Amino acid sequence: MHRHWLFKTEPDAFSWNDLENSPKKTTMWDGVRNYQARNLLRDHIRVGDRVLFYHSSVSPPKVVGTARVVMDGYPDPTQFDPKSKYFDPKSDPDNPRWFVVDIRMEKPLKTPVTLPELRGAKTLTEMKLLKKGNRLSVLPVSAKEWKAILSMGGL
DNA sequence: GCCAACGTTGGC
DNA sequence: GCCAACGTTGGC
Repeated sequence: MHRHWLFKTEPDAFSWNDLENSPKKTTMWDGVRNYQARNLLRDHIRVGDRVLFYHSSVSPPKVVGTARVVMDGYPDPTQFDPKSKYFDPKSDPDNPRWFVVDIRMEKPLKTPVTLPELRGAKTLTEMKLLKKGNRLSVLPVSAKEWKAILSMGGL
């Protein structure tokens, strides 16, 4: 039984179009530096799980497509790279602090689903993304929410 | 650009 | 272990 997640990204940093242009339309989801999100990447997100790709910090924020997890969690190499903006000198290679998964583009929504639309959907009132104060960049999505959002997006 | 709502750090 | 100060996220 595969599960569902939502990954946020600022399109200025990495967009749906960037994913499309990546080799094999696949990318390493690097740079997550939050422990709750790390725990999900390391311990809970598995190959075959499905991902809603969400553009944040744009107007309006929106879900633009779906992706598939194609590699289980493994240590984020950028934490050990002094030239990377994600370098973490306190991370021990024998006990890495930060993890990534790989995702591959699946399908764009026929029409992106905006944050106001999500807020307006009666079936989505419990969605974690919509909870006040939520700042996680990796969030669980229920099967019901997944279906509803794809339907709103014309899939 | 503002600022609420976080999460993290470090002194004690 | 507490919590003030600070930094970040992300909607608006």
